[in-house]
Amino acid sequence: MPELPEVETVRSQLASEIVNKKIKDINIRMSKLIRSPLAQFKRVVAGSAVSTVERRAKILLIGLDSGYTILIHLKMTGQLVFKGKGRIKGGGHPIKDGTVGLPNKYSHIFFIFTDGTKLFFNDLRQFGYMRLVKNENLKEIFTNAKLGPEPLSGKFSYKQFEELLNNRKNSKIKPLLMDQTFIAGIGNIYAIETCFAAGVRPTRRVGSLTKSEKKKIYDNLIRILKLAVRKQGTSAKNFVDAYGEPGNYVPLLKIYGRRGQPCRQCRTTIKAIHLGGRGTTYCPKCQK
DNA sequence: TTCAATGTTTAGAC
DNA sequence: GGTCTAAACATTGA
Repeated sequence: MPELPEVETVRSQLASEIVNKKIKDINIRMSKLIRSPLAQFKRVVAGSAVSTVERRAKILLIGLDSGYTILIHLKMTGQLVFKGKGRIKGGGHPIKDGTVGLPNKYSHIFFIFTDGTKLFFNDLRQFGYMRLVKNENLKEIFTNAKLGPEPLSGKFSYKQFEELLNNRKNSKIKPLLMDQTFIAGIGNIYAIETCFAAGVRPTRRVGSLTKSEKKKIYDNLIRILKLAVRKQGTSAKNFVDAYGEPGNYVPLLKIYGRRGQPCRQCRTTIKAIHLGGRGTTYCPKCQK
């Protein structure tokens, strides 16, 4: 899926397009992706207007003027694509030709606004979901999810990071970075890139990290996430975003997906391992 | 052709 | 509860 920078990109693009638009109708072609009572979902959503578009972790929050919020998770392959009058905007996961001919075979749900514009929810692997929550219950939902701090909130200090690390000394650093209850929003790509930038092997136990290494992990994590947001996210493989262009962070990837290729820093062949069930690449020379 | 891979999360095992 | 595995699913590349 889109990780934090990709979801944040979708959020800001959508915010500029759909806030204050009224939803005339909603077309649900695959109801299993709606994780709320279907009748209620349709009844509340149709006729509501969008008041906010926000994000928590990798979850998009579309606030409605009816006192409800739609939670949307894109998981591995979800997309949200806005189709305005003549222009397409939005984003999410790369699907070849995903923006050609909407709705397409992956457009499982879509919203139709009163001005005739549309918002498509496409998902090749069908892992994503939408859920309708009363605003007064939102807090409880997030409390139960035990989501960690937002790394780009501005309140997430090195001191806090170090304290969190001290509670998980036995964890391997890379799977820990991806643990949403530890820090919210980091996925496979940015965890891998952060470890490389910090010069730390993904398999290192937190307890073995020096203070200098912890600081490098923190600094690079924040730096990379901010840069990726500015570049409107990463799209591996043959991604086309909703504008039909590849994600701008792709050329900046240093190690993700480069198994067997020479390290950009030292030319050593990049290794690949399985860690926590996820493909993980690292440079055996640059990362200690 | 077959197998392993893919940006995520969760339930269930120990 | 920390930590690990497998599963939800469709497609692609080796």
